[in-house]
Amino acid sequence: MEPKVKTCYPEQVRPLIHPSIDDVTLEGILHALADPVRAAIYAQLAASDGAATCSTFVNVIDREIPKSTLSQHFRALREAGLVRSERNGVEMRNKTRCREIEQRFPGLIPAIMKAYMVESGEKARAAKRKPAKKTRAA
Amino acid sequence: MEPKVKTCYPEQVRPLIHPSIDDVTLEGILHALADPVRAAIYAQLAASDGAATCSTFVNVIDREIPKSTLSQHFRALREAGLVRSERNGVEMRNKTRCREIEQRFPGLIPAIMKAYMVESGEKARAAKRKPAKKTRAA
DNA sequence: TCCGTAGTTCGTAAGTTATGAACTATGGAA
DNA sequence: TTCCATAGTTCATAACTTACGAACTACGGA
Repeated sequence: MEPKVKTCYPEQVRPLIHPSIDDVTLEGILHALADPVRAAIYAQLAASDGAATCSTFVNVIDREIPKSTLSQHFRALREAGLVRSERNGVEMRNKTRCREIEQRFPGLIPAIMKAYMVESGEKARAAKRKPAKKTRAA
Repeated sequence: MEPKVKTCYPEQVRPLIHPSIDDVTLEGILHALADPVRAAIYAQLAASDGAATCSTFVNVIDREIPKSTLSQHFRALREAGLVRSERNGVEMRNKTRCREIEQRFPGLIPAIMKAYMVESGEKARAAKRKPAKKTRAA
C-alpha cells in the first residue's frame, strides 16, 4: 500500500536480465532449446534477425500461445543468453546473441539449427503426405 | 497376487526401450543432454566407448548419485536414443548410438560434446585457481 | 485524461524429477 | 539346490518446474 514512485527510468525498475557471455552455460542453452516453442522462436528469430517483437510469435508452432506463456519463454531464452531484448516504446525488440555464443561455443548453435531444419523438413513432408493429421494432435 | 510365471526370456518381460533412429528427436536429445549428470555420463561414455556399466557412473560429477537416480538417467538417455543398453549377465553394457545420430543429425553431437569440453576446461581451470570451492556447492 | 497495445507478475493447477525402500534377475558359492 | 551378493528397476512421494488466466504496469497516442 505504499505510494509507489513512478520513475522515469523503467529499465531500472524492471531490468531485463542478460547474463554476461561468460556466464552462459551449455546446460542453459540446451535446456532453453529443448522446448519446441522456444526452439521455434529462436529459429525464426535467427532466420530473420531484424529484431522481432514478442507478439510476432503468438502462432509459432501452429497453435496459439498465451501472452503470459510467451513472456516466460522469452525470459527463458534471455536468461539462457540466447537472445537480447530491448524495450522500445510499448514493445520489445528481440535479437539473437548468436555472434557472442559462436565465440564461446563454436559451431554449437549452427549444429542445433541445422538439426532443427532437418526435423522440420521431415515434419513438413509428413504433413504433406497425409494432410488430415497435423504432426500429432487429434 | 497371481502366481507369476518365471520366464526364461527376461528381455521379453522387461524389455529395454530403444527408439528407432527415425523416432529420435532433437527435442529429446537436447532435453536429455541438458541435465549435467546425463551430459557427464554421455561424454564419458563417448570418450571410452568400450561399453561401460551403469555403476561405473556413481561418481561422475563429484558427488555420489543414488542407484535409482542413475537408473532413471540411463533410461532417459536410452529413450532419447542417445545410448543403447544391453543386459549382460547381472550388469548392463551401455554404448552411445553416435554413429546413427550422426547420420540423422550430422554434426549435432560433436558440436555439443565440443561445447561440453570447452566448459569443463573452464571449470577445471577455475577450480585450480581457488581450490577451496568446488565449482558451486558449499 | 483516457484508451489501447505490449508485456509482466502472481497464484495455482498440472506435470516432471530425485530418491529411499522394496523388488527382480543373474551368477556364483556352499 | 539353496542361498547370497551384485546390478538394476520399480514404486511412492516430496520437491521442483511449467503453463496459463487474471490482474497489473508502461508507453504512446487521441
